[in-house]
Amino acid sequence: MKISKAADLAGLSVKTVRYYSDIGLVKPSSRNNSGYRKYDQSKIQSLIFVRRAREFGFSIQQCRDLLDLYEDQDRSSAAVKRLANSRLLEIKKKQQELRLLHDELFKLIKTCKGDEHPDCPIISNLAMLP
Amino acid sequence: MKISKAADLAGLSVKTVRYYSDIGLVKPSSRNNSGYRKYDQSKIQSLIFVRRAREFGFSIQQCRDLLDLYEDQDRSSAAVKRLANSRLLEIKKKQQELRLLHDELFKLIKTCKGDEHPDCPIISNLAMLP
DNA sequence: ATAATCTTGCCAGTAACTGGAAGGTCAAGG
DNA sequence: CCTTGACCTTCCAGTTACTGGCAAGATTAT
Repeated sequence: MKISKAADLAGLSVKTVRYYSDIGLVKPSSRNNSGYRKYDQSKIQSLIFVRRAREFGFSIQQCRDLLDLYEDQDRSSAAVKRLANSRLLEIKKKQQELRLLHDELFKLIKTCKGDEHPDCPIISNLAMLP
Repeated sequence: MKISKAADLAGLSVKTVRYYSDIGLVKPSSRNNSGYRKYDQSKIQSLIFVRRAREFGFSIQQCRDLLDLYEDQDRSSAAVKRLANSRLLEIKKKQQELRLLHDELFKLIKTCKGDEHPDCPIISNLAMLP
């Protein structure tokens, strides 16, 4: 299967699949005589796996680690769970940050009249004026 | 005031202040004979303003727009509020994404035994197996 | 005078792609 | 048989907002 079919089936762009090939994340199963990348069913599966992991926000490196576990029939589910938990922690941390940002910004916006006058608590706050 | 003092007062790194100078976000008020950047009090204020805006997650372009309003004595608070609201929307959108990710990942993790066996609902889900 | 500390500009690297250019390959139609 | 168009290849550049490193020049301290 050539790259565009593989990309289609995996739900990725050709560019992305080629990129994954370049960085050695998911290499094509072979190349034909003229250098075209060929993907077999198992490589399509790997591409799908990576796409899903990326959708969960796993970094490329984390995807590498997950992929290793995916391909390792002797993995322990504990190892997978560890990775997933560390991603969950990242998410929670980001959520906490966003909560703080949201609340502070929301408060500021509430107190801003939003009219034609220049006085603006948002500006004052950003400028750290009294 | 030279760059390292300015950076200190603004709570930024020298590198960052120089970067802001390079991209024309906050230019030094002048240069001395040997080309050293000089920052006066109002430029320090601008740097602080940008730092705060960045802490709120405003992009550099948004900081540019905010800075324009900050420096415009004839601004309308409505214009500021518009920018702040668009940032608030971005935050909310991100929060929504993270909520979905969190919940889905959390569910997966809960169902994973996390033992020495290879069977793992996390892997199965990522691979989109039945 | 000299050593230590600044400062300058410039180039490269980060993450994870995306876009584009220049050129090779292949199936279908005239 | 040849050409057209769709596909494929590699390579380079750009994205965001910095950060690190280098060599050379300026300033400050001893």
